[in-house]
This record gives sequence, structure tokens and C-alpha cells, in this order.
Amino acid sequence: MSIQTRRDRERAERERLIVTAARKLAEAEGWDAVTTRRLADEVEYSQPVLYSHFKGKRAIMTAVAVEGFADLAADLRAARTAAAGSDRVLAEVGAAYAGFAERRPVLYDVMFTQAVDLPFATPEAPTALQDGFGELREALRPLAEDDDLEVLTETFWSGLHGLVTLMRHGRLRREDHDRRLALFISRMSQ
Amino acid sequence: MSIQTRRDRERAERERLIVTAARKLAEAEGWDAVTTRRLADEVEYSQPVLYSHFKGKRAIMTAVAVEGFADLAADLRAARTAAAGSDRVLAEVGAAYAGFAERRPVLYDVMFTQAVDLPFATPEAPTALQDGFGELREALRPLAEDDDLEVLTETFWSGLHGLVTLMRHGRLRREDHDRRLALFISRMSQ
DNA sequence: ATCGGATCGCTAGCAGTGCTAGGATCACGG
DNA sequence: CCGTGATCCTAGCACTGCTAGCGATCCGAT
Repeated sequence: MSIQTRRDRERAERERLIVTAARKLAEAEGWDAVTTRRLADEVEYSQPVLYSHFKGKRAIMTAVAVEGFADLAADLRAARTAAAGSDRVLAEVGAAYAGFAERRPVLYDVMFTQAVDLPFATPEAPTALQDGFGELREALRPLAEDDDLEVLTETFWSGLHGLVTLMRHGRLRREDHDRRLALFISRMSQ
Repeated sequence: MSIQTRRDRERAERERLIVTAARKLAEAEGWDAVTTRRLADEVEYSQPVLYSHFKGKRAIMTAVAVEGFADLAADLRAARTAAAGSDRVLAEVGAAYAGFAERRPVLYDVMFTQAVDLPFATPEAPTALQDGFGELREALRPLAEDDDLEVLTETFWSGLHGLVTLMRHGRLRREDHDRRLALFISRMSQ
């Protein structure tokens, strides 16, 4: 193996180090604590190295968001494949989605409100995003009827997103979360 | 009238001036353009005056958000009272909500993602918020059945919020917006 | 009419932000 | 062993929200 490949490997490792450090720091102290100085300090390099890997701070956050989408997709897949009766699939997947947002609020935040420049609903969207959307689509396929499956999936996703977002921001009474979720799922199932 | 009252009146006018200037500036150039310096320049006062009226920049944004909630409530009320058949009410109100978010994205932004410290779902929430929520509740009352009306309203609201938020952030195909809205309303109507 | 006092709004500055230009340092190839 | 090129750091820029402290202004009492 050439020297160049070793360098490339080290570069790739350092890039991952930056992303995971940003994620850990954010999950520990919130995104406000993730400044370029603090992050550089955390990875034990100087600030400018960050910019040799990423175009800017937002690009780092976007990288964290992509990781988040991969995690979310994995959670949804697990819930879908583990669901007992086929009529329970939607409820399980919905609960998994809401659970993800609740367990990892900081991650959900960067995925949906901070890293807004991520390409979506287009072929060049990261596969992690398409996977997650695909899980929702499969969970909904039995319910599609004559509705367009794609439209139904987007609508279902929107409902879940609204529920978790408004609750996270303190706009809904927390104690009724499960009832709202159950009501939404039941009505969406016709 | 005493001098004090005149001063109080002038203070109140200037406070309104600040809020409307912030709103106009944001709607014209986005919230990134609303810096304290720029805003002070716009109202033709120095920076510190802003802080004699508001605790900080976020408080100014919150004031703009409250104005936004009043506007939204007015839109919803107009849609609800103008709806022809009683089975059209929900569709009209939903369309009004989505239309508001589409027509005033910057305002909707500050209401739901920037000014997160606004009290909600509690008695001390500004009346504008309670009015808006009340409009949704009245639109849904005929559909409540044995579901708790409050829970149903929160769920409906969440769905609308998710639809407009994800679309605004480019996560949903714009051309299917009306179909998603129609699907959501029809399923929520049982 | 004039003066004392309190209010008011300004200038100047602080600490911290994202980002970058420039040079020093180090490892490599000849 | 030396020149060369990549690598990474120090220092600094322009900007942010916010505040201390002073100067002017206007009011009320003498």
C-alpha cells in the first residue's frame, strides 16, 4: 500500500472523528455548545483542520444529520420486521418513529430543523434518507387502497413529524402523547 | 393627561415600531438579516434602546411571533365562519392553515421554530394562541365522537404542522401538496 | 428664570462567533 | 543531504448579541 493510501485513510478517520465528536458534544450539551473552537478542541486539532474536511460548520452538522437518518432508518426497519400481526405494523413503526425523536431530541433537531440544506425527495438524496422513507412506505403499503402510496407515505410521515415536533417544543400536553399517536394511527388506517 | 402618560404612550409606540420593523425586515430579507444593529438602524435609534424595551433579541422575535399567531387565528376564524356546508369546514380551515404557512413562511418560522420559549398549552399562553387553537377545536367539534376533542384537535394541528413544515424545508414534493392535504383531511374525518 | 435631579439615549467596548490568510514545520523524493 | 510540497497552527478579520458608563435633555421646584 502506498503512502498516499495511508494518508487518505488517516484523513477519513479524522473526518469521522470530527463528526462523532460533534454528535457527542451536541447530545451532551446541545448544539449551542458546538462551536468550531470547542469542536476543534475536542478532536485535539486546530480550527482550520475542520475546514479542510468540511465547507463549514453547517456541513459538519449535515454529516451528523445523515448519521441520524441512518439510525432512524434502522429503528424503523427493526420495528417493522418485528411487528407481530400485520395490522400492528403501522402502530409499531409509528411508535418507533416517535420513540426515536423522544430519545434523541438533539439528533432529530439537526435532521429536521438545522440541516435544512440536505437534498430530499430527489434521487441524489443520501441513501439513509431513502431507506427511512422506504420503511414507512412498506408499513403503509397494505393500507394504500386507491390512494397513491407515495402521497400516503408523505402524509403519514408529516403527521408523525408534526406530533413529535410540537411536543418537543412544548406546544402539546405531554401526558396525552400516546393518545394522540393512537388516534392518528387509527384514523390513518381508515 | 400627565406627562407620564405621554411618555408611556410614546414608549408603547416605539415598542410597536420595533416589533413591526423586525417583522418587516424579516419578511423582506429573512431572519438572518435581523441583527440588533440593523434593527436599531431601521428604527433610527441606537442598539441599547432595544434592550430597554426587550430583554434580548429573542424577546423581540417572540413579540413578532405573537403577532403572527393573532394573524393566523384571524385567518382560521374567517375560513371557519365562511365555510359553506358544515362538512366543508374542516377542509377550509385546513386549507387556511396551510395557506398561511405558505404565504408567510418567515412568520410561520418564528412562530414554530425560532420562538420556542413561548408558553403553550397552559393558561398563561397569549390569547392569540388560545384563539387559534380554539378555531381548530370548533372546526373539529362535530367530528369528535367519543374521542377527546382536545386530543383530536392537537392531533389535527400536528398533522397540518407536519405537512407545512416538511414541505417548506423541501422534504416533500411540492406538486403533491394538495393531494396530501386532501388525504389527511379525509382520513381525519373518518 | 434658574437650578437640581432624574431620565433618557448615545458612544464605545466586551466576549464570543464562523471563517481564513499566512507562515512555520514536518515528511517525503531525488 | 537537501529542496519541495503537503500539513497544520497562530493570528486575525468581520461580525454577532449585549452592556457599562457618560452627556445631554427635559421636568419640577424654588
